[in-house]
Amino acid sequence: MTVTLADVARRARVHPGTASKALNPATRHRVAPDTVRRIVRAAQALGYEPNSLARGLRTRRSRTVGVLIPDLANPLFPPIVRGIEQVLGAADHLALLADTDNDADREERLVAMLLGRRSDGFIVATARREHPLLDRLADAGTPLVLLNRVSDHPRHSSVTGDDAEGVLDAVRHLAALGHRRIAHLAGPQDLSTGHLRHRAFLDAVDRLGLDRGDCPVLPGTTYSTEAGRSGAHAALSLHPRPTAVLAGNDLMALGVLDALTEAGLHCPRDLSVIGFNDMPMLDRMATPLTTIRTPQHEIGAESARLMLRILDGLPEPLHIRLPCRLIVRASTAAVGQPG
Amino acid sequence: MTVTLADVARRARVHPGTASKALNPATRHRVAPDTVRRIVRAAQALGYEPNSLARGLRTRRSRTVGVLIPDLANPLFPPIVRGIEQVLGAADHLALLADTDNDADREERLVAMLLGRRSDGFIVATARREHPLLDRLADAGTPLVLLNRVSDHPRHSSVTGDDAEGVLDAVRHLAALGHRRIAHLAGPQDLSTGHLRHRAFLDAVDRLGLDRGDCPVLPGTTYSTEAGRSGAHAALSLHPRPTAVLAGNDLMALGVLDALTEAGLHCPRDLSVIGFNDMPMLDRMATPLTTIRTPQHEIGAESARLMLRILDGLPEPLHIRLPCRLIVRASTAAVGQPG
DNA sequence: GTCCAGAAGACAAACGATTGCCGTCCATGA
DNA sequence: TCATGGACGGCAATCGTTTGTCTTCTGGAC
Repeated sequence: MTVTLADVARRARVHPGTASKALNPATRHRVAPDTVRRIVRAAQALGYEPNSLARGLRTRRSRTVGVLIPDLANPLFPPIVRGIEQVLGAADHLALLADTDNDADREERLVAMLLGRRSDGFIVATARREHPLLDRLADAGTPLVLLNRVSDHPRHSSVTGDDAEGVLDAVRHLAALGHRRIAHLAGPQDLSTGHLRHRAFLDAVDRLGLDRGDCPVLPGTTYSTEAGRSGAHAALSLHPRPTAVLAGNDLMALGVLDALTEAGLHCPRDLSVIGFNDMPMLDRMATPLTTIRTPQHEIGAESARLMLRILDGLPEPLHIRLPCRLIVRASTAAVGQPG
Repeated sequence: MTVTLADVARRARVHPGTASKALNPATRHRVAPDTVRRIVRAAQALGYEPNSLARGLRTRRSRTVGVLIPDLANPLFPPIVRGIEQVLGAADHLALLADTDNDADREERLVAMLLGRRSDGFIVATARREHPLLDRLADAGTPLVLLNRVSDHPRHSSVTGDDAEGVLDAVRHLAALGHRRIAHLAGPQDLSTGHLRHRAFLDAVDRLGLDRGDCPVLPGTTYSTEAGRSGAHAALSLHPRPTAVLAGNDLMALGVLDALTEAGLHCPRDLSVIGFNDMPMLDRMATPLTTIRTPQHEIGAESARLMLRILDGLPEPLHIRLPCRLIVRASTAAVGQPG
């Protein structure tokens, strides 16, 4: 039914080993040009497609990269995944997507599964700051690229946005609008982004000459609208009440907007809100959200490029940081002014 | 480095073949219970994980299903993909995602790649009504499940929403609001959904006693906001102007809203708009969209279940249709009334 | 005591590619 | 004329499983 290398070899009247060499650009020079032509023609005529299972078994390379993401339904990830797939695909590699659903057990099982399938490496968007599984993988010599996250141990390569720069831009924007009481609804502190943005926020407050006492940080436990909503309720009951909120990410910012509606308040009149990531469709929301745009597609693409280079033996670790940009929309306004 | 079946066998003092039989529930009965225990313990102690490349090579089954989607960044698909992954994962299968980007050449290449990786079957969300590639796959005996689409040749199994029912509900809703001049911005007619919803629209017009002459159908070439926008401009220049539009899908409906804004008109005051699919975040839009909800997660899950059954030898083809539901939001209102 | 059935496990042949090694042949130079 | 060397392509081992067949051994029936 399916055509194998032996079929091609038979048709071209050569030994299968020779056919293999002729079809592989790296070894092609070992075969006479005429013979190569004959073999290539035979392969085309038969519609030969190499069996990657057999190939992978022999070469111990599957040309396959596992991609661990916490939740594909989070609009942040599709553009990233597309970036990964494009780069990987161009290099004739395949991305194996694994949605961990933010569940460590599920992640364990998926990784075992992907390892069984002999993935060459992993691009990991689920990294926590401490992450035993990743350490084990790294110990076993599995190539790893952290995406959007960095590890507390700099041994793992990573590709991220320049969160600190983004946060500084955002706080500067708010300060320029006259805001002095700015709250930060921090993301989970066991994630590097949550931690980093938190620190960057404090840093920005200092650098811009704001008063830390006026700029409270409210910790959230997840990157979700729900966490944003409850965090916002907490922020709204503070005295004095903040006039602006920097959310840990866009979903949390959307939750803040929900909380405002519930409290009968208005954004940006009563509270300016800034998100993080600029996930798709944000510009079409009831209140188009001001946010810090991270180059999602590019982060994905760059992480795939890095993975390919690592698979080719590039010395590690490498840390790539891509610039962010503040996108101003309708959810921020000058203090005390109608939006 | 990696532990193989031979390692396990050595530790348990049996032949590798015996170890294989003991580890496989289906052949376990050929090995004495004590020996099984010994082998299982050895496998656990060593952390044995079977090499699926070798296994697949031998068994000609990769426990892997290719999933062809047109565009992962379209918010419609992530929930579907999650549904697929969940069901497949529970059966210890893996989904290989391939984003065709609506490009037939790219699709060809990806399918060749997936076939090379010996995918056991394909779940296809990119099907056009005429689709030579699919016919070729089917001819070659590759298990196929069409998702969200049906083929004009009923030979291919499929899982879809009950579009006709949804369209009827939508038109009935508009008619109940007093609309008599309802336009349909049809999706691409070479896609079954576009075709089917178009026919269902005409059907609904007839059944609800509306006048076909008052209910024009404007064809769109793609399922995009851009197509919706230009289609809406065309609709708005009609005399008499329609009071309601049923869009081919949600993205087109969003395009209609854009066109309204551009024309200085208001939804729903000047035009009621209905989408299709209820993709995520629609409820948070500037104008929360009335739409027909298709059970996306369930469609994905069901297509995966169907695929697994087909791989187990279920006779084909089977066509599964899942119910839709109209979700009324703020983009529809009674004729001539403010929203 | 002999025979036989059946259980248990060993054995080996695949699956389809890759790759280092080896033989053959021809051309070249001395 | 003969030795040398390079080009070409055949050969066979190998990757890690699975699985049909074969051998061995045990116990029970006669």
